[in-house]
Amino acid sequence: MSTPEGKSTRERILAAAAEIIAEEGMTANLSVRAVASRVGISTGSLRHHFPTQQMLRDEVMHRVYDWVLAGTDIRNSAIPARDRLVGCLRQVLAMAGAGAEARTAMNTVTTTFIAVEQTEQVRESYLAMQRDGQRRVEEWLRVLADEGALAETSRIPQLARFLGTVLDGLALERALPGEDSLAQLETETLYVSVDAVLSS
Amino acid sequence: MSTPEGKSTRERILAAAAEIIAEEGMTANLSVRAVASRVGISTGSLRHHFPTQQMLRDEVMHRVYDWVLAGTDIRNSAIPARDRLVGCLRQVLAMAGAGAEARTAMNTVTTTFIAVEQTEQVRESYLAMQRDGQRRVEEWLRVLADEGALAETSRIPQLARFLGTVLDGLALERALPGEDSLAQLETETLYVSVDAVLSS
DNA sequence: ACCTGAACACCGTTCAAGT
DNA sequence: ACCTGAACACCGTTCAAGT
Repeated sequence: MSTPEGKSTRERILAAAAEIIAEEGMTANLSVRAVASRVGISTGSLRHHFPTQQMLRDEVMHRVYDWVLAGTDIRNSAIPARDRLVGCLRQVLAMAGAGAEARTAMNTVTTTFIAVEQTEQVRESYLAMQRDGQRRVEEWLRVLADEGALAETSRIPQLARFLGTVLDGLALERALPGEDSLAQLETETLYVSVDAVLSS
Repeated sequence: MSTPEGKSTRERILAAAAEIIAEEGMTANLSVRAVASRVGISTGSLRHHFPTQQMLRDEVMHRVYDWVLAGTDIRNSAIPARDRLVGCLRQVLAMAGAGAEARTAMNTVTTTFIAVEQTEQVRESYLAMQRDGQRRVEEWLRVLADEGALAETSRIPQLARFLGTVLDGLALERALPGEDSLAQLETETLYVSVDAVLSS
């Protein structure tokens, strides 16, 4: 894949896309021509490495998530399935921060995706992130399904979405003024959610 | 606004957009040319009534939500308990608005409670709202418990909080850029949540 | 005020042609 | 296999011109 001189074209494309995001923010315009011209290749060449623009955006967002999210131990069978899943969800939630940090994070979300003109590129950059998060939760559920801890594999997409919504709600509540025992209430809600998924 | 012969052009545009959605589903195209040609007007005329395509889409979605939403009574035993609870939760969710309205609402929440100094007064005024919502959900659960649709009455506070978190998540997701089939995904998540509560 | 339709500046994708 | 660049079929928006 890689040439002696350096990165493969594929990697240079991803690097250029990451550059654009770094410069213009998460809502950056990752159009074929913008990325291709930055790499110094043609649109056709970009299409050769990423058959659709969606595939490029998804791959970029996947790496951003990988970079932010540390490895989660969903496969550690020494721990009960429900505790493992709660632990993984908690790691996602950790990105929301706590206290003032949580408020800053939610403010960023608002100013980036909500309090702006809802252009196609704002929408697409958010959806790429959203899909990546969804896919990650789905992977966790599939691991647990393989173990037999989760029966209805056909409902995995819906269940993952449900868990994603719970995480969105908890992240918002971390930013809002809260009761003092927030951590405990969070834990209870996470277990109610996870039990709902595992017993479905 | 309306001509003697029938609907105003503005209404005919909205009707045409609704027609396209009815035919092609929530993922319908709703492009300027698609809507304009169905109405039988020019793109310029459409632009005159809806300065941006976003404004058209927001208005269409607002009407779709209004149409989907119906009043539900928690004590109406003609309807299954789970459907009644979902209906009530949906009414709460209706306050979050849809489209641009949902974004404005979430923006207000952010500027009022998150992006401000966390004084005792800010905290108290939010918690008053929060407790009110929580109490309302708890009352619904108590009604269902009296019917025998919910067994563990001692967990009602936790379960109500869980449902509140789901609603917070759904409200946030309404403000964030969303998939086209948001209404359906919302319904699925609400039923997963309600079933988790009623079978606990 | 309401409407027309051409024009503009984008977009993603396809494809014959090169190396 | 990798790359080029023109071409195609879209998109939303603007605007001089009509009624």
